[in-house]
Amino acid sequence: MSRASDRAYAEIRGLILSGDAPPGAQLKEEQLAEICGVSRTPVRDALRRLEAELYVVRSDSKRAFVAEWSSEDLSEMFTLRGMLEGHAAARAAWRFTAEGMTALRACNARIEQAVLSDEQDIADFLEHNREFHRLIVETAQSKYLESSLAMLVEQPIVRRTAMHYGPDQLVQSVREHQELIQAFTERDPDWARAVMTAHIRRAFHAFAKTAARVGDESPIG
Amino acid sequence: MSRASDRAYAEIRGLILSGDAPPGAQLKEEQLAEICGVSRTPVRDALRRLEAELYVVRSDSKRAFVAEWSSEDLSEMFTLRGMLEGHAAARAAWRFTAEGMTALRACNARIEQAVLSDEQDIADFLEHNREFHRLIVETAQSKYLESSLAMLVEQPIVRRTAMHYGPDQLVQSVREHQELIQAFTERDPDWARAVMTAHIRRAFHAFAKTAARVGDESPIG
DNA sequence: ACATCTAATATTGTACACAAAACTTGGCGT
DNA sequence: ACGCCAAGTTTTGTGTACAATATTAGATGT
Repeated sequence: MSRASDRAYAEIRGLILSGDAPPGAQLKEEQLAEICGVSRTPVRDALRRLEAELYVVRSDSKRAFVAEWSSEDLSEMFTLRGMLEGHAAARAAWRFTAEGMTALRACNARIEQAVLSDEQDIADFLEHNREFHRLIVETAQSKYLESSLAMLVEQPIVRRTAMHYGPDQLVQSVREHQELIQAFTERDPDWARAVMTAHIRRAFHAFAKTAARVGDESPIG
Repeated sequence: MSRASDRAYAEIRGLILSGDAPPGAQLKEEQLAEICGVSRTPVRDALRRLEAELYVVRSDSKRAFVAEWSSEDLSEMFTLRGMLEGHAAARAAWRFTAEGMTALRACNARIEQAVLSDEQDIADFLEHNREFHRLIVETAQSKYLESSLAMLVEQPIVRRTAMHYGPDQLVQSVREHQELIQAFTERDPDWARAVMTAHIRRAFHAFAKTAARVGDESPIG
């Protein structure tokens, strides 16, 4: 998409992620157009993209709403992500080049740095964590996998999971990434799959626990 | 979508499935608009939908082309479908109601009828086979699963697979469906998953073999 | 008071015209 | 001859006006 459409996409996505447009809220094209400073046309494009990524759902007829998730939805989302990313890790085990491995190690080093710093730089953690997983999926070289995962990993809920991580959870993430790197080095697809699946399931339980503790965030995040 | 947008979608999809728009062909909005008898606006909507369903890919910048698949793509597509539909079957095992099971049995009876008739009614087989699988995914009650599978099962390649089926393959399909029904009746998720995964992998190998035999269809279908 | 139908309003869908960007072609210089 | 830049052409992106459809509110009858 070009400028206007991208702006609209980023803006609306921002509204959803920030909570300004809470789950269940109706998204009116005209209103969004005004907010984004563009016409309805690029807004419609943006809404379609967000719909494909499951940020937005459409009612019985064509009205757009911010998606809402039940706790079962969340559980299922993490299960699918575990399955698919596990598969990606298995495929990647035989496909990583020396350069790819170097990039992966560098990425995890950045994550470790963010985690070990006194400030616990969550934004930096998120950014490089995202890149770490992206590298693996990219190496798996499967466009279907890539498309399927795209709609699962970019959910607001995933971002908020890390927010709820305690320092120990962050450190554990780094350790699991290290084990993944080992599995890739040994070119062991089964090992890689198992570690990745466990990595994501741990993230799920960490989230489920903290969400329950926080309370009101359990149904939607 | 409303009428014009739906017409455009159906029309363009038809062009792709029929081969009138062969893999790699460029899809120009204006030209499609003329063919469909609508303006460019609904055509653009239709192209976005087809893009989400992987019928259409976009070049480095925004030009739309009919997707083409390598044999690795096909293999990977069937693997993912096996994984995801296996998961769907496992979930469905504990969720089927008596009514759902009745519908499933009726559906397979129709498939059997189509297969056993002298004419070997492929169109009827396809329609009810599709319905059979849809019933299971629906019963799995996971919108993510549903979305992910949507982009895999509606591919042209899947339709052509059945075209290449021999009579024995069709009968085998019915038998595997019957075993699935047994697994659901016993509420055995592991069994259901295994049978479904095998069912889809067999379909893959049947396709790979016939495609290789036909020859020119191997890269794309 | 309640349901139901109808008119008013709000929201989305479509067409068309123009703008921006990408691709192509032809000419120029080296 | 070859590569490169520029004008022309094609293709896609955006804005706007209008049409169609869905939702709401109000009136009317029972």
